[in-house]
Amino acid sequence: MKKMPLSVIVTDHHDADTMVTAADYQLEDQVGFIMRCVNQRHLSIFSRLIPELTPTQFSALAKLCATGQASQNELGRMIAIDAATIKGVVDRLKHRGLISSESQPSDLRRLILKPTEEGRILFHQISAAARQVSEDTLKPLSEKEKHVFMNLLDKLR
Amino acid sequence: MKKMPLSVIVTDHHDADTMVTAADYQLEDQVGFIMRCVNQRHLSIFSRLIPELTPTQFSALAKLCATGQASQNELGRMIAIDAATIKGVVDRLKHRGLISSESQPSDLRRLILKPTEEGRILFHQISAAARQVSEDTLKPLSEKEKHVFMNLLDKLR
DNA sequence: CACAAACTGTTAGTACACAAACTAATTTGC
DNA sequence: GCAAATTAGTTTGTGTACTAACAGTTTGTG
Repeated sequence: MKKMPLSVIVTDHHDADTMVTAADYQLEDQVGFIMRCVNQRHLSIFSRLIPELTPTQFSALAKLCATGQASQNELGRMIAIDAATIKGVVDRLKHRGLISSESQPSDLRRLILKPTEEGRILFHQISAAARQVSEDTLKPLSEKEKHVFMNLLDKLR
Repeated sequence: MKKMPLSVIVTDHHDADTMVTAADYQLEDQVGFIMRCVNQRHLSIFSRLIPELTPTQFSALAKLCATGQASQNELGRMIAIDAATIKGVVDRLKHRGLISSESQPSDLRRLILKPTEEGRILFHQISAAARQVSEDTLKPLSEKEKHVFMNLLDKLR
């Protein structure tokens, strides 16, 4: 496995000194790839501790419980979810009776969303587990490392 | 907005000293939420610099170029992609003529995948841009911070 | 050797996630 | 005052991503 990969034959770099072949591209060292793996682990922790909702559904419900109400697109904007995507999320939460929607008389385009009593109760039952999800995800790090990591991660937002 | 949220009325914690209400749950401080946002930014950078392929497709092609060949499930395992998911990815790459597949006579269950010449050429054309994607994603960090971040991120895998 | 266990690939079902195109309602700019 | 631009929500299409269930193939063990 140490020999030059076949792929080198089709490289278009001809200056031997500056030549960079695809062999130098190590997939498992790339941010995007590792982030995908870390996210996989996070999702697995989430669904184990909170089987009732997906992370996206929980985000929507949590934000709606925090703000009291919001229009559909507004909610999507607050939790960084596309207008086309938030529709499905809202539909599923509505279908399960966790949120309600009614059109706003002063602006007929808008759907005002509110958590139902059932939605608020579920959110409160789950919120402790949600904190645990974050804690478990960061478990491999020391307290100091967690702080550093969250700080750097936030800069990449 | 400073008053106690309505949601407090349904909390099930009764000890005032240790009482933790849902108000303490700040969605935007959670690892999972920030990671989703960082990933959004990363995907946007990726699709701008590499419109030809999705990150997943590129991962598959890159790994196949690096190893020369692999069975379908094997490839999925190498890049942390589910057997059900890798099928679609492989189908799309095959449909575009970037990889080929043939069944392995010694084990009729297996499909041996190989990059086509076209696939190898595309990978080489793209690999520089792929390095740039990682660089751009980490741009908000200093060289030292990048190193620290990648190190911590790797621990969370 | 027989047969259970394990593995490979496939399918169906659910749920994001985003682009693009569209309708309807509202706001703006002249 | 009214056309143009903007906004809210919807629909369609593509592409992950995972679970569960399934059929064929291979293998390990009794």
